Amino acid sequence: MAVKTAESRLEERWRDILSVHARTMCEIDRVLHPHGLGASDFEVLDILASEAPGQGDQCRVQNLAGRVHLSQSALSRLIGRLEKDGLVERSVCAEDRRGVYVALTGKGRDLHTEVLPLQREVLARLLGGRAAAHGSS
Amino acid sequence: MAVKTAESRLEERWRDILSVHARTMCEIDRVLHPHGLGASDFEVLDILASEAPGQGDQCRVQNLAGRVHLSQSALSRLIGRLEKDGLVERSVCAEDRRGVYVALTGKGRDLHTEVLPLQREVLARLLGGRAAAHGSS
DNA sequence: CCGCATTCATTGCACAGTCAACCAATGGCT
DNA sequence: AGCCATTGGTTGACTGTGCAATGAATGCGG
Repeated sequence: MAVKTAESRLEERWRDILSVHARTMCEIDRVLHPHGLGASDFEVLDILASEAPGQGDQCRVQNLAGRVHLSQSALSRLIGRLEKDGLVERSVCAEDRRGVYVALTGKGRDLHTEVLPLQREVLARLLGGRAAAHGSS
Repeated sequence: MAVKTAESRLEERWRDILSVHARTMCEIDRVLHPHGLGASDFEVLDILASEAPGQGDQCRVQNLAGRVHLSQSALSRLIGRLEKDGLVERSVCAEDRRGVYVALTGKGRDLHTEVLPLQREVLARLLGGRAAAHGSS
């Protein structure tokens, strides 16, 4: 029966992850949406903002791809949208001319500063006390 | 500094959830794909299979909607696909004629039995020992 | 009994994401 | 130097999902 319990525990844990992930993701999306952002958009903005506090916060696309759980194509389109909204700027990398640097604009930085507390609040509210709710609901 | 730590811990925990979720989800998808299923498909099949071991494993759509983290529309389409593949069957609920019962077919049950160990194996492999991998890689 | 608000499920539309194909640039090899 | 395999990023076609609107059935209130 110990084996059975372990198996059940695993499944239970998976369901829990699924649940927490869905709830939190959805809530972040909901909070960020009025500002024209989705959860993935914020994640990229956040990485860009924290990666290089200075003005040279240039980051190669492949570097980003490693940090967010998105395919290169999704990331490319996402950056395209962000660029269209004037939040980031693309520039060719001089060293590797097939590489592309992505940098936050002032507007992008402002928006990030504005929405960061909102995201943090959601995290605190939904992930706050408990490490892994394993019982009901 | 305690405050700062708590905030960092929250964010770290969130990133961890994101990471584990993405990895596991992706792996389940990859393992199930050869059998023509996605992770969501399996989840519905799994609920249907475990919900009523007898032959009357009928389950209303709204009942399913509460257990999987999908919108009603997504669920409806998903059931549509499953039905098209002959894995489940829809039947109108006699009591509430606006409700729909969903039931596993023999084929659906067989497939579930076939792929269940695969999903379990992934869970064991990726969620296996550690509650929350917090270090490298 | 008839209308009206509510609930269950499905469908139209838009959007984000993946996979595969593609172009551009680089680096090694002959 | 010229060629070929490899890497970096973008684009096309397709799939899956959510929101909002719709159709159908129920139940309540006049």
